[in-house]
Formats: sequence, structure tokens, C-alpha cells
Amino acid sequence: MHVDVNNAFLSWTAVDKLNRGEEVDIRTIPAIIGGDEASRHGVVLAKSMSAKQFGIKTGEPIYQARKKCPQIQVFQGNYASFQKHSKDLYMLLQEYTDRIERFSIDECFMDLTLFLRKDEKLINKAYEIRKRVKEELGFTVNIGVANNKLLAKMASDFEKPDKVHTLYKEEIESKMWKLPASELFMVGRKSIGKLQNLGIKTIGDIAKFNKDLLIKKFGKHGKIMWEYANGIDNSEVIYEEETPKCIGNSITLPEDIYNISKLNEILLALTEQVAFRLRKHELRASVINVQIRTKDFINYSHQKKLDMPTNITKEIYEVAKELLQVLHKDRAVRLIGIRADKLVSKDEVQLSLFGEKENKKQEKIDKTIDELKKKYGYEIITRAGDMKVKNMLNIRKEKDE
DNA sequence: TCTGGGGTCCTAGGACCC
DNA sequence: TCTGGGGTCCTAGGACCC
Repeated sequence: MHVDVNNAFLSWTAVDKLNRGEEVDIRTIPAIIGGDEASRHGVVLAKSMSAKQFGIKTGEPIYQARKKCPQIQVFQGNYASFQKHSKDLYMLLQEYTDRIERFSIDECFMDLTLFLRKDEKLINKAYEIRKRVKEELGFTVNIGVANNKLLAKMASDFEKPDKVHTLYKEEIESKMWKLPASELFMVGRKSIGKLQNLGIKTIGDIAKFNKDLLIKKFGKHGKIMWEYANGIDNSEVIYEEETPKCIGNSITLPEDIYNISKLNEILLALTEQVAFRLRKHELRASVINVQIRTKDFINYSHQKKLDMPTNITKEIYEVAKELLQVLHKDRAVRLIGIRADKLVSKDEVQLSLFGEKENKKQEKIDKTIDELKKKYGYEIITRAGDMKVKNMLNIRKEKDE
């Protein structure tokens, strides 16, 4: 089964508002959840069903949404609350099986292989879950029932909201092949253009297209698209928590910044958060990557492999600073980000005898800070530089207020 | 007031080795 | 006697997902 929360961020915000005693259910009006436009975070994160009827799409600028629907109501989301709703759903699903993969904050795969030869019962479970989520948690889900993850996911994407759909092998042709190719998982904007040039319009067209030719045109991705279109997917439900493969932190700045020392200060604040998360997972980075986006929306990145994996804030920052130095070239920076890559666990790290003393000192500093953060919240302790950064990022806000 | 942030995976080219 | 072939590692960029 694939369980998908309908309009997750919007529904969860609606539930919060109703719980606070507000009258209007924002699911019933043209409404969206969006970022703060003043600080250039103005994209649509979620939309209500009626907002969708105006042609508003997730990810597009809010100002564009307003053009499509001038009376649209825009609300800010609360991420902590989203995490809580997500956990509530997960806990409810846990009552049915512990083989659950949390695919994202609002999607889960459930492995119910135990029910495989009892289709009738399995679908009844789906109806039961749908009903319970609605009654106990106050929001609705779509549930897809199938024999693999891909088909379950495709099924949950059929008619919304609050629906259960099946997509068994014999239903692929009638239910999935008629859909536009863009509806297929892993077929994005770029692929659609190329597929159109090949005369491909529907998922069925992909399925019936020559597999080898598709691989020739798209490489590995061609194989994936062809297999998915034919309902082939042998991937497992990954129900054990996996350690992350990379950890990143980036921000779109309220205004373009040219000044490298200002950028360095922001980079330090971003680095601190990344290093903190690395230490929380007991991981170390082997590769550090710094990215910038210029005002004309061009992305540049540089990375460096480290001689020795690390999670020490200062060490990561020194590398990041060098990378930024090379990248910068007096460009107008709109976004800046840092990412730790090729993560390794503690026992995979070869200990070097050199620099051990200096490391011990830095590790002690980091550990002390981490403990304070864990106890009193991430914001409780910040470097002097961070204070300046926060003030800088708030300049516009304060002026507006 | 135009375009977020956090991820995973893949590809292509170059350096370098035998 | 002008420049093979196979492999690994590193880096930059990009597609795609929610």
C-alpha cells in the first residue's frame, strides 16, 4: 500500500486552525501554503482543491498563483506541526505493520505481503485505514493498493481526495496506460520534451515503445521509464531507518550579496547546522560541496574530497570557505548552500595520529555546544557571527514591520 | 514581490595508474 | 615507429522526487 496525505501542508494547516477554534476550514476555499515573499521565498508549497481548479501548481511563484486567482488566500506553514502530523500518521499505520517506509513527510509505503493472497481483506484494511485517519487525525489520505511500490504509488495518485484505488497487473492497461506520460513516476519536465519528440504522449506509448531505443536515448533513465510504464518494479519496502547519504543546508538570501565576508558569515551559520546534524547521526563527511545561485539563476558548485572525514565545524568551515572563494568571482549571489557528501560512520574512519590534539580540542567545543542545543533548542547558542547573519537575514522583515 | 529547500542518483570528462 | 586499452577516482552539473 502507498498512503499519501491529500494536500498535506494545506490540510495539516487547516487542522491546526480548526483546533485553535478558527471558523474557516481553508480546505474549502481557494487557499495555498506559501513561503515569505518579502524574503524571496515566495513559492506555492501546497494548494487546496479549489485553488487547483484555478490552475495553480505546487512550486510556482505565489505572484503567479495570484494572477490565476486574485482572491487566493496565502498562509505560512509551520514545519514543526507538519512533523507532528506526519508522526501521528506513522504511529497509526504502525498498528497494521512495522514494515513501513517513510518515503517523505506525507507518504508511506506499507509492506503487507502477509495479505498477498487475501486481496479482499487487504483492500478492506485500506478502507479501514482511510476511515480511521480521517476520524482520528482529521485529515484525508489516498491509498494505493498493488503488488509493488511503483503501482501502489501510481494508484494513490488517481482520483483525489479520500480515495482507495487498486492497480493490479491486469488493470495496468485500463487504468494507467491512458494517462499522460508526465503522470508516470520519474518522468519530469526535461524527459517530457524528449518523449514528445519521439511521438510519445501517454504512459501506454512509453510501455509499447522499443525498450532498447529508449535506453539508447535516455540511458539508465530510459530503462527505468520503460519498466515503470509496464508496471515492473522489484524494489523493497525499506522499513528500517537508513542513515542519510548527504546532509545539506542552503538559503535563498533576502537580497543579492556581492560581499564575500558577508557570504562567509552566512556560510558559517549553514556549516554549523550541517556539522551539528552530522554529529547527531554520528557521521563524518568525506566530501564538502558548496553551491551558489547567482541573481540570473545560474547554479555553480565546487566540491573537495577530504584527506580525513570529519564532522568538526571548524574543519568543514575552513574547506567550505576555500570552495566559496573559488566560486565567488564577485558574482551577485542569490542562494548559498553547503552540503556534506560521502558520509561515513565513526568506525569507518581511519584515525590519523597527526592533528589528534587539535581535533580533541575542537571536538570538545562542538560537543559542549551540541549538548546545550539539544537541551535548550538549536537557537540557544550561536557564534557572534551568526548573530550578525540573523540580523542581516531579518533586515527586510524588520523594515516591513 | 519572480522562480524554496532537502534529498538521491546518474553522467561525462579529465587525471592518473598499469 | 606519434599518441592502446582498461580501470579507478575525482569533479561539475543536472534530472528527478516531495
